[in-house]
Amino acid sequence: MRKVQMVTDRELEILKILWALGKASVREVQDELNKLPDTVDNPVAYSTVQTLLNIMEDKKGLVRHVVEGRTFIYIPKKSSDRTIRELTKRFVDRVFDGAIDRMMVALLDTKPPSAAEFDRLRAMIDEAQKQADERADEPVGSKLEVD
Amino acid sequence: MRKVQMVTDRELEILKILWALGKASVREVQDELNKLPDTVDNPVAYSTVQTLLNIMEDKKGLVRHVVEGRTFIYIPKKSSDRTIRELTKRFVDRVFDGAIDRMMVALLDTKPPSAAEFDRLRAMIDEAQKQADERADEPVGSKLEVD
DNA sequence: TTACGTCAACGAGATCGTTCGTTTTCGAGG
DNA sequence: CCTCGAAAACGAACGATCTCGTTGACGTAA
Repeated sequence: MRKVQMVTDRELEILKILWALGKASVREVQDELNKLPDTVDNPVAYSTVQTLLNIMEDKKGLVRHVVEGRTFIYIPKKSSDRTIRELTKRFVDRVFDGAIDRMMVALLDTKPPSAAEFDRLRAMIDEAQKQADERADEPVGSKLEVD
Repeated sequence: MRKVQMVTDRELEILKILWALGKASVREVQDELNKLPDTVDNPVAYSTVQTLLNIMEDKKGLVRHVVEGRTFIYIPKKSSDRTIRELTKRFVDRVFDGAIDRMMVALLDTKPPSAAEFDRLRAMIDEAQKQADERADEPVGSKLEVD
């Protein structure tokens, strides 16, 4: 069987809306979707959104729903951070065979940052390293379980 | 009509082989493909590779072919660097709405780098900035064509 | 009670990605 | 010339993605 995409393009758009709103009905998702620049000329039908949300719930477990009155309210099951981290990992594996540094190079190549952005980048790296160090310090007696 | 993927998963695998070999026949691509860890249990048929290469040439312009004797030799039309840069841009746009710094954060989150890797990262950034500066210095009379 | 509007439920179709089997072509060796 | 083997050409299938139209249920207002 073919490889099933964890999150497809349309599904990601819907997830972004759910992350922004916290939760939403089919109608609300449809409205938000049709505000997007790509869809203003090409509105998406109600039943389309409905079908997508069904699939995202039943087949992929990306969302769940609660019933509120007579309408379904959909809620994302995974956080934006976690989902995006997983998507990023898949991409790095697929394109760069997991080599994060090569991905960095491509990223810096994509749009050369300004001087200020370079500084912010360095700050980000310092911060990431500081956190990595903290994580590496404490485990004196808890080193037994390595995840 | 549905959005057509610039480079699909299988096509990317094939492109990687062509980049590594420079050029290759259908048979060679098939052989290399079936050496991959994911395909050893699941070999790909000759005609499958043939169809893919056809599409990659006719519909997508990713490769071209020359005839050598009676066999087609396929050659990638775009460099690995350029293609990967385009793929990366698409991904950043799709997932991060173009925000490269957020992509960086996700990347650093994906697999916390070691101290040595942090250093290499900083060196990379320095290098990228130096090149950016050089590009910004010289353009006294050559600023007319920006490509 | 009847009509109306909204919602979930179905069924279905178009295109794409991926996969092959089969047929045709064609050059080399007997 | 005939056969054999390898390569290209062709047609076809299946699941996945994305898209709707239609139908039936249900609550509300007239």
